[in-house]
Amino acid sequence: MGFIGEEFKPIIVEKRWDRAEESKIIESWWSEGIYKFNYDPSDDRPVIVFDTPPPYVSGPWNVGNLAHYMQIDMVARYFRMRGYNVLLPFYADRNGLPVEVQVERKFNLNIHELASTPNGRMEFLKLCKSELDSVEKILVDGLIRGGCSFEYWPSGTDSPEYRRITQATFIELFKRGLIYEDERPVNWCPRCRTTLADAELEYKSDVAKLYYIKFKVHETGEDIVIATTRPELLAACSIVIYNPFDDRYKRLHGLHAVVPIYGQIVPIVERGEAKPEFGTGLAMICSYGDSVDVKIFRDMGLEPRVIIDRDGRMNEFSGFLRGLSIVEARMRIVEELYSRGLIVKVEDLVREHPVCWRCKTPIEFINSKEYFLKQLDFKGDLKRVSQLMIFYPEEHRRRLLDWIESVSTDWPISKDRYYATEVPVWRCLDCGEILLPEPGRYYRPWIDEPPFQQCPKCNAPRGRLRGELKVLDTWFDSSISVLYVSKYGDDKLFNKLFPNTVRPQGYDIIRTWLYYSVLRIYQLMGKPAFKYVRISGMGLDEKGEAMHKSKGNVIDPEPYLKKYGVDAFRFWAASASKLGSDYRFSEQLIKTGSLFITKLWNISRFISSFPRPDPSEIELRPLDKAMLSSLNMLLDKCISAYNSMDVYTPINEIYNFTWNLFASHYIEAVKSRAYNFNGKYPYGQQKASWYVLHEVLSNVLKLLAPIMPIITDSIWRRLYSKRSIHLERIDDPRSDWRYSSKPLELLVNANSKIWNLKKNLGLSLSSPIKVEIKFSKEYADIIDELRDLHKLENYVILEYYGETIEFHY
RNA sequence: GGGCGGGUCGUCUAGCUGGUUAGGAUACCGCCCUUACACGGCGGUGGUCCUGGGUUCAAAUCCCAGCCCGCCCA
Repeated sequence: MGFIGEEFKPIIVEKRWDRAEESKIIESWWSEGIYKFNYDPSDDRPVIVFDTPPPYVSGPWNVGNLAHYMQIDMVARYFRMRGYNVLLPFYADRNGLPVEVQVERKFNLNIHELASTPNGRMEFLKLCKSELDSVEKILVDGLIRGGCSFEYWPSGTDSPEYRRITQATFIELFKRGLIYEDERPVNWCPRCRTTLADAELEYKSDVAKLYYIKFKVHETGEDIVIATTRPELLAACSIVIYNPFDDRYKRLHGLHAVVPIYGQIVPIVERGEAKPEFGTGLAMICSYGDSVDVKIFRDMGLEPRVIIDRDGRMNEFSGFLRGLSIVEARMRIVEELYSRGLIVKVEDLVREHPVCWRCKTPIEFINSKEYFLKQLDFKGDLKRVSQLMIFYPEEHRRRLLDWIESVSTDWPISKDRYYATEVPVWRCLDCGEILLPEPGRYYRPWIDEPPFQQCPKCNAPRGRLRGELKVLDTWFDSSISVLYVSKYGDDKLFNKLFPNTVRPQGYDIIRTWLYYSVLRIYQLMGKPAFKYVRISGMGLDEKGEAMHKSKGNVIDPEPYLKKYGVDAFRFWAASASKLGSDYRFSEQLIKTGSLFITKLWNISRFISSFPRPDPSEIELRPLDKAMLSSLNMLLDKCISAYNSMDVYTPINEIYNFTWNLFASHYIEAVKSRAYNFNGKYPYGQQKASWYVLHEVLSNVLKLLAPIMPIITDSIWRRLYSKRSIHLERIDDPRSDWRYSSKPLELLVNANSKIWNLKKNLGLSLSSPIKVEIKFSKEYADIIDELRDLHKLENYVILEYYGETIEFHY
């Protein structure tokens, strides 16, 4: 009876975990290299590849986006602990407009002027690059600070490695006829001087003036009145419409209208687009006032008369308005109309109009020559492959399908910007032939020598070949991120990585990043882009509002990381909401997380007093078996949730199990047996309690390690191994632990009743109970534990079964 | 105007493939330093499960209508 009366000294001495250890543990992970992906294709572990969202390099993390990357890290850590070879890269999205705007402001320069020469353009790109480099460092440091295990790739979306893949896909798709050049009305931001895809439009509501303007009917000379918010477009008016069910205007059928001021004579036609209740029911159709105009011009094959130039100014076709901005032109023409007595009345009109997502400038429709990627032909296929990917949670698949359904034009993929991947095209000035270089290199046609000796079509000399100045839409780059992370170009590795990809992202970019990725990968590979799609909600502030710099409600994570610790912050990141729903910032939950750290520490401290016995020398009591059985159920729940890339369920289950079942009931009930100071229990039963305590603790630590990697590793290395917990395996539930969990349920029930009794009798929890207590027969299994825990002095086990506990005063 | 999501104790959030005393966190009120933990333990107050119909033996859960909020799109 060697342990009777023995002093038990805990290995863990301190009452509280010292957070100073945090940074040491994080450093050890990197110095030990425990998160390295094994790129050797002969490694036979299953592979999982995360197509991590490359964040745009525009500033430090806020609590919302940091939490999202932490969640991705948690899922990746889980798969590592299940024996997967996990590729979790991190690199930055650096292409596109925002940095250009930032540099433009910072150095107060005019981009379009500066970039009009190759040298100026080069200088501008250098400024952008150094701006991006400094911010990217902050992002990378932030992830490491947050205990994340991403493998940092310094080559972002602006690297030659990435851009050559983007260009190779352009060249391939162009050759296959999926990319074409066309001049057509496009969404145009006059401020950014660039084309916008439909996905890049936002809608803003404001009050506009609705002008009622007199036109004349050419044939009869009678006055008709047309309402419009865009009088400056009169010069571009090509027809006048009314609704076919609008009896007021049937008489105008086949007649013509004379446009005031400009005098052009235009047909009056019936069109369903005309709303009888809007204005007078008559509307003028111009090239181009809005998307309805664009549609009618296209449907009727009308010749557009474009009167707004690419800077948003009126051109020579607008006559006396020439050179004015759109707003100035509107004021000027309204004056003119008034002076001629042509304005009948003016109303205020609340309407929604499209604006540029980046700078909020109202967009115009102008004719522009751009490259387009075919997408209308693929809608059916895209819907089909969208059904082949596994969505977590399932309901967000709907958003993708709805967007595919609503796509109505091909995708304009070229832009007149600079910090982006160049369109890899040269053009023969003599015969107009478009020349595509060999894929595999990164091309900058605006400065590179043409990679051709002469024009292959007309033999014009090299000097007659001109490089394209346009660049590609940044979604054209980011939509092939999955190829980049899967090592496209290295066939052996690619074939292993590409079929096992996860796309983690927020639901806000389903219509852009997810949709474009599915489109591009289908066109290139003929397959669904991903095996799994994990869609998370939006990070919101404590009031439930989106965080915006302009709103001033952006929350910096650093003060909270400092005050409560990384694991506490990650506790919030995991438990703030279930997968797919928006998650609110909550300092309260971070606090709860930090309390949980202390709780775990103290549970471990208690258990660290006892050695971990060999299973062969233990004699399990019914309560021990029930505890192991409950642990089995926890393993089962957590593993299946983690497999669905959900961290919400595991953190809640683990928290509840550890605190409210294991600590409050099991540990309390076996304390006296674990110490066994008076030798009441056989040695095998004493050891059984130690065994169960260690089994539960070690399994809980492992289950929790993906979410709270620091505290779990800290405890693990003290108690169980010199090696990091993150190199351990999370085990499947054990078939030999499928016991009845009933004794534990009875314990919880009895504890609650007896604690209540003590309270009603005014007894402290530590004082003995002299009241006679009768238990039904089930309780016989745990009666020793109950006796010790509550200091029962007078109890009886009844002969019958049932869940009875009776008190006899 | 259309689509999607949501409306559950003061606050935040589970449950919603129908049967739970509607769970948890936090806040609040009592009591307790019980040998891992007072950054703890125990007990308690607190809910028209948005409204109104319907299906059912039974609805927070399914169906219909309406109201409100959010997002996305016209």
